Amino acid sequence: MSTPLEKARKDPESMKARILAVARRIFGEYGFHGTTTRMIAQEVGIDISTLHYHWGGKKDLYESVVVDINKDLGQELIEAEKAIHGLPLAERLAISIDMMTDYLFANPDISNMILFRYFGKTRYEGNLDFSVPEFTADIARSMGLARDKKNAPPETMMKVLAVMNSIHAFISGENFFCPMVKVDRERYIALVKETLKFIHIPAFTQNEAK
Amino acid sequence: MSTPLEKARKDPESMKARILAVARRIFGEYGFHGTTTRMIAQEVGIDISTLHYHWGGKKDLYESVVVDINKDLGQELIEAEKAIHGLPLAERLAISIDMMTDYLFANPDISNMILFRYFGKTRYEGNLDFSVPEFTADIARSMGLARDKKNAPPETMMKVLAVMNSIHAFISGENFFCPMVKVDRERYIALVKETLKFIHIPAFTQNEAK
DNA sequence: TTATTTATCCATCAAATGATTGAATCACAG
DNA sequence: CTGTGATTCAATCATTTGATGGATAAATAA
Repeated sequence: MSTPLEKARKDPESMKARILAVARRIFGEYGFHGTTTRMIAQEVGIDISTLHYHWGGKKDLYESVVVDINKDLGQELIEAEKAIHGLPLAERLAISIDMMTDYLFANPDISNMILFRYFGKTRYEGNLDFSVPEFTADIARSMGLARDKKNAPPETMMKVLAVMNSIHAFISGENFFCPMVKVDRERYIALVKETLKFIHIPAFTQNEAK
Repeated sequence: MSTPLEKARKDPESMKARILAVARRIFGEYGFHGTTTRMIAQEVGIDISTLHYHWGGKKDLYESVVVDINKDLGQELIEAEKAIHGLPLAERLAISIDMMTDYLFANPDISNMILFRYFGKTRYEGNLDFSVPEFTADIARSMGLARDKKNAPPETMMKVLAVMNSIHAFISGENFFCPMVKVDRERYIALVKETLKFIHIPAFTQNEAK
């Protein structure tokens, strides 16, 4: 038994997968209400009825995108956790920031979609959600800020959120910030990493010293 | 000569002003495409044609909201600058964070609208913009990070952006983060201030020491 | 009062948009 | 080849949504 989403993830050439990939990008750029099924279909190069044939309705497609992104992000967080295992906090932070920044710049849909969910409301009765709370607790534990994922105090959760948010903001805001600071994309990415480390590492390491 | 917006700002009881206030909130919550003129009209308790009578079209109203918010935010930044004038950097940061957090929690439309503009695209050819670049350069100078507003290097701009973004994110994400960390609104606001200071003050003060 | 401007609402339009139907096409097992 | 199911598309529908016109009422001027 495999859901439509699982099929699409296995065969990236399939029509299902092509639609899903475009939907991720467009939903991320324009949000749920700013995206029309026609925009997605046109980008894929198919008729809207074909889109409906594969994914049902707009909401179904949107929810599949959410699940898809949850899986990708969860997997990348596991990768990051492996890479930093056993290292001191400052290095854990630096490596995590580098990894997550590179990954999210390569997959900006993820940051886009998550920020839309944080900050905007949708006009339909959807109860599907991103796994951000679980991820956040996981990161807190992985960073050594909480004993276990059940037990992260609000202060710790907030600190982790601050780090994650600042990454997403720079990724998703590239189109706005890049011309604003007058640098090209490559330089911007380097600046993001540099700035994130400048901001976050002192906070956590200074407190560790105490 | 006074524009419709100026009239509305002078008399908050006027129909123009009531519509504008509701539009700020709803555009901030649902974004441009997620908001319908009917939603706004219904919230105000009037017919859509009355809304069009006062503000023209949806885009006109939206752009008036942007200008309105720019004015409010610009004025508050001037207030903040007065309050921190002459103090050492750590205090300037702490006071600014407290002031801006209180102000934006009282006016979440501002953070909402700005974040929508950062992270999302709109499907219409609008060239109106928020004054974020100017504000950012102003803050850089006011914080003593740049000699003058013309001369803020990219690194400095990025740092200021990081601070502003983290404030907006916690304001605008209240509905998401508050239940996530399982605290009530009052405690959440306190946590936001605490977290922002924890994150940002060490970064800037440590570097100052060098 | 009367006339004129301002403001509001009801009814309606035209375009956009999510969705469906049914015919045509394709893939491929038998 | 033939038939069967899967896939795609053109045409169309129903609803939503931005917008307008005209009637009505309220405020204001004369």
